[in-house]
Amino acid sequence: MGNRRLTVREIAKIAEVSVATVSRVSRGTGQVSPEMRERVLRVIEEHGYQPSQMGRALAERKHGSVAIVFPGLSGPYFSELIQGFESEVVEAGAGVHIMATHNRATADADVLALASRVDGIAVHGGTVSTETVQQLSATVPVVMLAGWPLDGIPAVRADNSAIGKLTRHLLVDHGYRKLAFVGNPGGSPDVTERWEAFLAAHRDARVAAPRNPVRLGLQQSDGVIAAGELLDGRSRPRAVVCANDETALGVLIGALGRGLSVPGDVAITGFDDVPMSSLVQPGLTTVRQPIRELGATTARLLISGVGGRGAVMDAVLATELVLRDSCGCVRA
Amino acid sequence: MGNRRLTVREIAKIAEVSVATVSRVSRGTGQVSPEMRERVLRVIEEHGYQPSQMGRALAERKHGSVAIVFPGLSGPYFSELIQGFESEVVEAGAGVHIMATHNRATADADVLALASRVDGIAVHGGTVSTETVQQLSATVPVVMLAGWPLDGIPAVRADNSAIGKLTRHLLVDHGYRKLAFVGNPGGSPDVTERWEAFLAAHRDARVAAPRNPVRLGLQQSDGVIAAGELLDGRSRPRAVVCANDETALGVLIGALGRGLSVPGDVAITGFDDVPMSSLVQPGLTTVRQPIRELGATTARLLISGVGGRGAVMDAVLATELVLRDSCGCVRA
DNA sequence: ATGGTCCCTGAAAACGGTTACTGCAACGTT
DNA sequence: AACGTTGCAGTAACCGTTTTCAGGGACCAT
Repeated sequence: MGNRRLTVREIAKIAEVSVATVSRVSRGTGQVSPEMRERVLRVIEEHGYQPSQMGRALAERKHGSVAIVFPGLSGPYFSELIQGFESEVVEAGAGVHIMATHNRATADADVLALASRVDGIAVHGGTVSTETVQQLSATVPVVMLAGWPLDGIPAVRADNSAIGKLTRHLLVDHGYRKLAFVGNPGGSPDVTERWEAFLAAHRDARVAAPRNPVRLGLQQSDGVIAAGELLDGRSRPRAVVCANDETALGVLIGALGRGLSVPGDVAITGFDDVPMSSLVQPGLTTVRQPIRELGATTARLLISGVGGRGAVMDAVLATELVLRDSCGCVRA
Repeated sequence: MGNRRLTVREIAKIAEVSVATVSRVSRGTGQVSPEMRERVLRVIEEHGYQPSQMGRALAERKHGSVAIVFPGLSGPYFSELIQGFESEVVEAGAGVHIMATHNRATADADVLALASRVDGIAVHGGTVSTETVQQLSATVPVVMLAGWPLDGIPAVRADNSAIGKLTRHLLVDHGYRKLAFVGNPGGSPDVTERWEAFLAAHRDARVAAPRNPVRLGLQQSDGVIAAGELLDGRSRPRAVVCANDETALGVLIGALGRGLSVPGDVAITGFDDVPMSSLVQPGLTTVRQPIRELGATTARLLISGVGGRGAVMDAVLATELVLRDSCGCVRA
């Protein structure tokens, strides 16, 4: 394993041609006579020659790969997002770099260092500071994924306002009065917007909104914790609006585990419409966002080159309210 | 955005030193006098200079990143696996390339092409053909992840034999006679070994095993389909052994949705012990494998260099039987 | 003073590709 | 027959680093 790979010059020597010809044949550019092409192709085939990406990168002054930065791989949302991104990038013949920031102290520095490895970086909202993103974009094209566009930095995101429609549905159509919100608005742009849409819907319906959200993360386990905080006391909310499906499913498990009826005792809603949401009993009312498309669109933007004249600077993808049983609606 | 980055030579010119000195300072090697170091450091700081990875890669003859190849990002297993891999690689200061093969026709060729981009590749079992892996290892270090070691190619995997213990538990301790197996043994080495351990346990207990497994994929939706195939007919099995937790959870949902009692009417078991398995009602009996560790171990092997004298050639990680309610055991 | 170490620094040669430029046939035109 | 095209192949420069090697001071011991 790990035999030294042959170089253009060696292939050229073997085929008794110049390196220029080998290069032309291997990348299919320029004029090469049929017999030359044939000869070189045979040698390439025979020795399994593949041009080294590092030499090529240097000559072409591009790495041939792009990166995606996200908080961590927990749950179906990020899986789907990255799938969408990855597929699109591989399709375009480029490489995919990933980096999860978790809550590493060195996250910002690590992301900055990434800039010297790739041709473009997609940064998921809520992973690194705005200053870092600005700094980053000084050396490499950047796209904000599920975040707000910045000066010269385009964004790809979903329309979070649908959670306003959802809240309105709970308040007006179902007549619920006491709602709770699970999610940390400071954690990411998405959650900020969802919390604000939740508040706005309360104002529109002239119903008092909760003073504070239940500030927790976006994982299922956070939902289970939220259930503990919300459902045990006497002042249980009539409906729990969760920032995403994962937490909603956690709350659902917590509610059912306490012997509560959903939606009879408490209604629960989510955001994303992950596969599990249509499988659980009762089906989860949620907002569908095109997660895969978010990733794919981001990839396309990054690859086609950011910031050209007339380039997309803010792609807001449509979302859709999905009514199932958990809000109190009965399926047809 | 995208300002041209400065090169060593430019930095050298500005700081009025040679490129060699800049390089020595920026990477902290060799002897440099304090005042020189100070001067260069200031210029580097001032202009935000970062050595280009492509120049560096060429000079050092290593890309500084490794890749992981897997079928797709569906479900918690792959998320966890990749997290483990990614964390370890980033820790070591290298970059992480990913590639999902899905069932692309070009998968083998794509993986082969990866070899010119990275210093090492972890290939998940069941993604590309053995010949491709062999070919790959001729040019770049390879580690099989959740697969069998090949000549000169080390493997990192979990001990699948625990599913034999599990099967024995169902046959002997619970006395179930009619078992079914959900999973496609041809799909991946892991499933092959689990099916074989399942069969071996039947032989040991002198109980007739099912002739065929229910050949389906490893996603939750496959479990839901399996439930349809297994639970509707008259000859319903007493217990369903699934190749992983995802499908087990799908079967569980299908069973509960049909009004069947689990484990009363049908027992269900999985493999992996994903977080969800301890949250569902009833809790899922399964085999715990250290998924994150698998990824991390693979990364370490890849980074420390494959195939040196005395290097690990086959790391089999321990697994553990986790008895919960879904097999018929009552929790203490 | 002389020679020998030690430190530092810089010039230049890699590393593996791509490509602008040059040169040379062969061919067609007047 | 002289000349301009055209098509194809090769030479060499370049991409941005790292690193070997050599040279030049400063210092010390004789």
